Amino acid sequence: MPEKPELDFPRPLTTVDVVIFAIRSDALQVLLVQRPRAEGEPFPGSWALPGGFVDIAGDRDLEACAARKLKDKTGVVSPYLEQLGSWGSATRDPRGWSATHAYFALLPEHAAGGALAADAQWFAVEGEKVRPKLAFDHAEILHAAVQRLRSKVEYTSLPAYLMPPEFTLPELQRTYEIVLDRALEKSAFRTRMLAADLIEPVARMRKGPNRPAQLYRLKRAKAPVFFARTFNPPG
Amino acid sequence: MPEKPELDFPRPLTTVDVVIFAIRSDALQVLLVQRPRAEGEPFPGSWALPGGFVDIAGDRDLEACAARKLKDKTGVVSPYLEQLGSWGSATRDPRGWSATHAYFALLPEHAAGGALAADAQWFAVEGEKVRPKLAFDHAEILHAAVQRLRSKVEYTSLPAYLMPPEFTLPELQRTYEIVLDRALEKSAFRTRMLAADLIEPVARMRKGPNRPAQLYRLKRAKAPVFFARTFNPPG
DNA sequence: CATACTTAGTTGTACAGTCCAACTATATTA
DNA sequence: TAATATAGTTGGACTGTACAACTAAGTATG
Repeated sequence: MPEKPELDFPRPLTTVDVVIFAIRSDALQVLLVQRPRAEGEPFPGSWALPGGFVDIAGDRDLEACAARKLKDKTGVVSPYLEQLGSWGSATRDPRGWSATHAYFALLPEHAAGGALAADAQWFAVEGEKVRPKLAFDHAEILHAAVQRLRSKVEYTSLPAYLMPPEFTLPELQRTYEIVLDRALEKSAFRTRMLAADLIEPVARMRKGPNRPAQLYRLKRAKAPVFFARTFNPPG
Repeated sequence: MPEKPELDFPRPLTTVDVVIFAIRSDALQVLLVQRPRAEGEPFPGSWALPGGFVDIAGDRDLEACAARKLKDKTGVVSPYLEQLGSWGSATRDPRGWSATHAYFALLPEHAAGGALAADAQWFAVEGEKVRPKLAFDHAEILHAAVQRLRSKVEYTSLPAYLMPPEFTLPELQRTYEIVLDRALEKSAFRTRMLAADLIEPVARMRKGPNRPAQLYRLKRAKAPVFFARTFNPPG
């Protein structure tokens, strides 16, 4: 019973990892970084989630640490960032008992192409996995992140944070469909999206191979909107 | 950029805290412990969430650590236990940069009366707070736990884990109402509960000041069931 | 012992939102 | 000018909730 803590109580290694999602090339993608090959590094050369040790001198708190790591790898300053959970055990890092605080971030496509770090690269999410074998327990964390994303997409407006500043309703629906990997009903989608009061029409229209499409933008900044019902699969 | 970690990288203090809920005396209550008054202890005598340092020698992982702390304070071995999130910053603990992994647990009333630790005591949750001023940032963690509980109750079967092994539908509804702090519609509640396929009738009936009430029990072990819709407030 | 009361559980109607398919409208392309 | 593709609308079928009225059965009261 460590109810009499000492400051010398052995401390786990503490890291923060960020699962960064974006829609690129009509697919859900996640940003991975390649582990350094320096001596003493675990999983040299493996792909891993962006992250690393908490800097107790520089990081004010966990979220600031996650935002810093995100900015280091992508240049993006303030996307949607949500805490995912934490993973800690004696065995997940060969260097000893370690705990990571995992976050997940959503980037709009236009922001995802920017100032990528040299060791970073986008990978398509296939099912709930990614092609390369990931370092540490990062496959498990990614799995949880995809599940959380998919589950929240069912009843919130989260995918709106994957969109550019202005977008059409069909574009938004396509984003939902990519994340859910499932077709959605056009008119029900429209009704619910407008009822959710999250997006508002802007004056301009987008011209395409069809009639002019109304452009929308996000109304609020950060709060995902909850729907009354989940999306039921058509058919 | 701590991409070249050293094992000597300064580590935050790492703790696990557990928000333990139960329905007692027809109210939502939470278990708190009184901080020791020993020298060097922060917040001496204050009430706090049960928790403490991770024992990297004894704890296999974070959840095992949370379960251990829960058992220490309540004697209960395997109730519903879910990760809530983590809180870490330079300022939340006067001893230095610290991060806590917070869990929340649901105890059935009959288990909540058991082998309480000497320093532990139940407090009613009023609104999203508790009467005494809590140590550290535990008021914020409690707030998050109550919100998570209330929000999940809207669309899952979580409150079933606050029930004794066998219970009637009206008793289950009362538990929902206590957690939500709102009256629910009898027939809609019944329909949804039965449709959720989470509980099953047992042969026996409970006699009361009314007609015999059908007893039910949980069907599955740990998975909360999601409802298609939230409970809409009557009126 | 009869009656009133209380609560468990059912029934039926109104209503809201989704599913689905068919329809209209308009820009692009041939 | 006509065919085509996509944006967006409309209306009927269906599902599940809200709400209130109802039935049933045990308890309390005189």
